[in-house]
Formats: sequence, C-alpha cells, structure tokens
Amino acid sequence: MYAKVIVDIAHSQVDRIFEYSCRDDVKAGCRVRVPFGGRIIDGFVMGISESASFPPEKIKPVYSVYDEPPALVPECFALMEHIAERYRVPKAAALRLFVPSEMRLGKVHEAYVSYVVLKNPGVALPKSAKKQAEILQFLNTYGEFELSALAEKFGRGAVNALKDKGAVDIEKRRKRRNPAGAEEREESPKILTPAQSAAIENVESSPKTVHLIHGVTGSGKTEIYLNIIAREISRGKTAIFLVPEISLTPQMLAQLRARFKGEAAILHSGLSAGERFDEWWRLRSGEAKIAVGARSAIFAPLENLGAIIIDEEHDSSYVSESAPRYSTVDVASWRAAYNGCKLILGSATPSVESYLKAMEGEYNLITLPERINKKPLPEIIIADMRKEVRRGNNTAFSAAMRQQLNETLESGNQAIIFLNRRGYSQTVMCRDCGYVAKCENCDVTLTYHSEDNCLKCHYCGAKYRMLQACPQCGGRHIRYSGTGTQRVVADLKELFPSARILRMDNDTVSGKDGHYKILKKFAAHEADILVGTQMIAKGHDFPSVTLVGILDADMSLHFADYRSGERTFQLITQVSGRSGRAGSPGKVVLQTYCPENYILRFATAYDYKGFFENEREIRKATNFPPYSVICRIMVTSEDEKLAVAALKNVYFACGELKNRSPEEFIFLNRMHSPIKRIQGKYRYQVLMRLKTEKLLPEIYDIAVKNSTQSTLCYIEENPGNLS
DNA sequence: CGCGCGCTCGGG
DNA sequence: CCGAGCGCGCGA
Repeated sequence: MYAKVIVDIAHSQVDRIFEYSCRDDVKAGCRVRVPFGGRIIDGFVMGISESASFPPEKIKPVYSVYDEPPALVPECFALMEHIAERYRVPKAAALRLFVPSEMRLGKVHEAYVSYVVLKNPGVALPKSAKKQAEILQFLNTYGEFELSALAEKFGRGAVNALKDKGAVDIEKRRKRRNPAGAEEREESPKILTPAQSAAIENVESSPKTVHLIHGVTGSGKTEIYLNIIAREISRGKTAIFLVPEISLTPQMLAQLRARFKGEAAILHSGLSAGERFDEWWRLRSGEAKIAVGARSAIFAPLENLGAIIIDEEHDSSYVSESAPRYSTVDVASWRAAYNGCKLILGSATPSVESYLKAMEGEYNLITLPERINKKPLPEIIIADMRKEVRRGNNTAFSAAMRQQLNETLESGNQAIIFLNRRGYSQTVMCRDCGYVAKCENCDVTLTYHSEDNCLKCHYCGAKYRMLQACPQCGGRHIRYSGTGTQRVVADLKELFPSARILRMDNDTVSGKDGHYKILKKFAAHEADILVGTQMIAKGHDFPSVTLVGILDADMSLHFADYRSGERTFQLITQVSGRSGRAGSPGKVVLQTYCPENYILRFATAYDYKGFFENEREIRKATNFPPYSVICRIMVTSEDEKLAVAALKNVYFACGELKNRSPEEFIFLNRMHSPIKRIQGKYRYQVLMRLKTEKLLPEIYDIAVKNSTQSTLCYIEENPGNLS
C-alpha cells in the first residue's frame, strides 16, 4: 500500500504529492509523520493506492500515524483544492485550516486517564500480599477504578504487582477536558412570535441556498437560528454557527449550551489548547453536532451539514487578515453547495454586497422590521456639535448628552457611551514648533495614555515615555488633542461624581476572560455607565440600558474609503440597538459636526432601505464594489529599497495585464500606503479597480512570483480599510 | 522549507 | 592546495 502525502511545508516548491509505503492503518485524511529530505516532518494523506508511480526502491515508509479516525473528512480534499486554487496558496497552507494549530507539530495530545480493570480475580496471592488482596476485593465491588486514585489508596507497588501477575490490566482511556464556564443550565425553547415562525418557514420552503435575514436589533434573530439548528439536528444533520467575536457574546454561548447541551462544541480563542483540541475531536467523532465559533469554525470537521449560520454577516472579522485571506461567506457558500444545505446570513445592517444579491434574487431575503413585542426602536437625538462650540462648550459632551445622562442616572438606569478611540488623547503636539510625537517603527502618531503616563503606538504596541519638553525645540507647551476613552471616563467622573463607571477597550480587556468580566459586572448593575470602543457595539443584551451616547459619530465618516459610509451606518445602528431592549423605551444621543450628512440622516431614521438605495447609486455611478472589484497588492519589507524594487516589478506586470485586457481595468496605480511604515516594515502598494474577477488568478500569480523572504507580497480583495 | 552538494574565489 | 561562501536542486 502506498500513501499519497502532501508534506506540511507551505512552499510552492514542495506543493505536490509524495508517495510513501504504508500499512493499512494509514487512511486518506490521516495526518502522518514522514521522512523528508533527511528529517521527519508532518504530512497529510490525500489518498491510498495499491501501486506507486515513483521508482519503488526510492520509496520510504510512513514513519508514524497521528489520527484515528482520520482528522480530515472527505469534504476537506475538495475544499482544500478550492482554497489553494482561489487564493493561490500552497496546498499545505490550505490543509492547515482544517486542523487546530495546536494539534499540529504534536503540541497537544489527547489527555489520557488510566484505569485498572479486573482481569483474573482468581489468581493465587501469597499470604503476605495483604494490600494486593484488598485491591482485588475493592475491584470486585467496582469492577474497575481510576489508577491514580487506586495507587493513592493502596500504593502503586501493589497495583504493579497485580499487573505483573496478570490479575489486572491497566487501560489508557481518552479523557475529555471540559471547557471552562460550561455550567449547564436548563432552558426550554421560547415561544416564537408569528414573525419568527414565518421566517423559519420561509427558510425551510425557499428553494434558494443562501438566505439573508435582515432583522432590526432586538427582532429575535438568535431564536430563529436556534430553531433552524434544532430542526436540522432532529433530522440527523449537523450545523455550523458563526459569530463575529465569540468572547464578546457570552450570552449567546450560554443560550446555546443550555439548549443543546453536549451536542454543541464551542471553538474560541478563550479556550486552552487542550480544551480546543477536545472540542474539535468531539465534533470529528460525531459526539457533538453543532460547531459554534468565530471565523475559523467554518472549517469544523463536520459531515452531513444541514445548515450554516453566519450571524452579523457584515462584520469585518469574517475576512481573514493573513494568508490564506479567505472570505468566510465564500467558504460557507462552497460548503453549503457541497452539502446541499442552507446558508443563513443574518444582520441588522447587511453589507451592501449581500443586500444587493438579495435584491437581485440570488439570495432569499427575509425581513424582520419590528422588535419582539413591537418594542419601539430607541429615539435618536442629534446633537449638533458646531452649535455647542459656538456656545463656548469645548468639552466632549453636548448639553443634550449631559441632560440625558443625568435623567438616566437619576432614574436608576444604565448608559453606554461609545467612542471609537482608546487612550486619553489621540495626539500630543508641541504648541511652540508644531512637533507631533510619532512612533519609531510606524508612520503614525502616538496616543497618550493617562494610566501609565506614557505614549503608545496603536499599531505596534510600542511604549514611550511621556514628553516633559518638546524634543525638537525644548518648548514646554504640550497640547493634547483628540479625546479618547480614558479621557471620557475622567471627564464623566467630574461631571457625575457619584456615578460608577466602567471602561471597555483594548487596554482594559487583557487576560483570558477580560471581556466577560467587564460585561458581567455591567450586566449585574455594578456600574452605571459603560464607556467603550467598537467592542461594546456587538450583540449584548443589557435590559436596564436606556441611553446610548455616541460621542463622535463622524469619526469613521471621513476616512478616504468607499466603505466609510457603510461602516458608519452599521456602527450607529448596532450601537443604538443596545438601548431600551427591555422595560422602558431607550434613547440615543448622537453627537456630530455634520448633522445634515445623509448617512446620519438614514441611520437616525432607522432607514436601511433608504441607506442602501442611496449607497447603491453612489457605488454604481463611481464604479465601486459591488459594481467592481478593488484589488490591492501590498508589498512590504524592512528594506525600503527592496520594497520599491518589488513594487516596480509588480506594477510593470500589472501594466502588461492592463495592456492585454484594457476593458477589465477601471483604475491602476502604484503608491506608498497611507501608513507608510508599520512595525518597521515599509508598505507600498499597487491599487487597481477591475470590472470583474476575471483577472484575479493572474494578479495572484504576480503577487506570488514577487514574494521573497525579505519582501512579502500579498493581495487583498475589496480591503476593509486602506491603511 | 532546509539541507547538502558543488562551484567559485581568495588567501597563502 | 584548502577552506569558506553561496546558489541551486532535491526531497518519495
């Protein structure tokens, strides 16, 4: 027997099948260790054959086998081909997606526990062997017992003696580590609203593969997902349920565990390597039938999929930011087609791409325009900050914001204040000469952090001492500008001395369950105000939050980026959705310097359709996605000369492509990136806008060809940001 | 990718 | 003549 092996080296030079002789315990899909070029490395068995196509005398045997059952399910082979082809990565790089990283290179193994099993109770024992006799007696009652406990009770020596005599056997058995926080709790399915039932039936009866559920915040999408999953499980199928950042949604996890118990396996970054390993094998072995997790859970080792659900489908975390830069919806569509199963995308603010597909009939569109029990959406009050400035108010809080906060606190409710900028102040500038503190490794300004009185780079994490004087002119007039979350907390403490305030941003959520701890505290009403960035926008459900304050709604509006409008609309809608989810109706105060902006107008009116139609017209008229494909080739290197040289080659190759197919190109240019250097690496780019995806394979080839150890060259399709 | 082979060049 | 340095091709 011969095994066809892809070695676990992600390099185009060895990206092909190597044949090894093997025994019949090696099966397609197994991971194996094989001799390769003088050392022993990991490999994936792609198939088994009776004969070899390589000279037999040169063939070496497989060194050892990892998995039983094989780690890869049959679907993996075809999906691997698709990813390797589509994203131009070596097969080994695509295969790695299917196996949790800690499983590779033997970093974690099964946890085993040894049991002592009674085999031959009638064996003759010398009279002196009292302990041994006691053990046999003990095992007579229990049949078998855990070795460690038995050894502690009677001594390891006695157990070993019995083993030597053949009276007992010691068996190693697989042990399951139990993921932290897996406390079980009872929950019966909720009674569905007519709108929810209708949505479920709609998904069931539509002949389309992809379904887009557009439901306003609080419309009960989760319950719909759970019902669809339950139905598929009852049919003997399996399901994948993706959420953007699982550690941010403990409530969702609790709900899933309560409903599905051991049938749900949860894969997220908060698990230890051992826990993730076990959860993964529970799925592979068929013990668990539902994979819940972030982006990478789309590769869960499930067979016979009945449904794939992607919650908050517009979220940027669904695009991988390192090679292979796959799009989760792409992979999900592929798996859905392969399994003949449903793909359900859900969002309160669908991406323009997805909604357009729904409009054009490619996706089945399901709309839930109302919150559960017809609870009203929170009223959005616009605070015009230009007027505030004219009135002499130079603080970060408008009069309306203060008044609403006051009312909220007095009524004993909670408030959330949103500001997408961490730290104390965005920039530190010398008022005498205009010097601005910048990072040594990155082309960005430093942010002042008041807690440790230092300057930090938000791109590479570097820390600098705070300036006492300007390093350029020696001046001592340092100006802090651009309010961050730390400053907001400080200002709020002055305004509302008795309010208890929590902050949640990258600086306060360090540690394994950092997020969870803060959210739990806030949910238990141990604080009155939660100040935070982006990360408080996601689907939390705090019943007593009746006010959401958005301090700087324009911030994301002014990025030179075709998606800045879309992102702003999504952010405002998502953050506003945190207000008034139970009890009393909620309010939102939205501060802006351009209240007449159409994005803000649509967002405050909760008019997604209006936003979409408007955005669609703009994209169409200006030839931006989804009416074109933006393709960026990034060239990065620590050596600026090398980066520039590679950029030249790349640009030349793209130019040739354009000469050959001018009709495909809307735009082609080269430049350095808006942020010229990050973490010591210079960043240059070729930017193009294409009519279709037709030339993408050739463009990928250009990037692959120009990549070396010292100059990384990679492609981003419709990049989320252009920094 | 990582290794080893072989070619080349420089020192003595 | 020998040893270090580097580029290339191989690995089953």
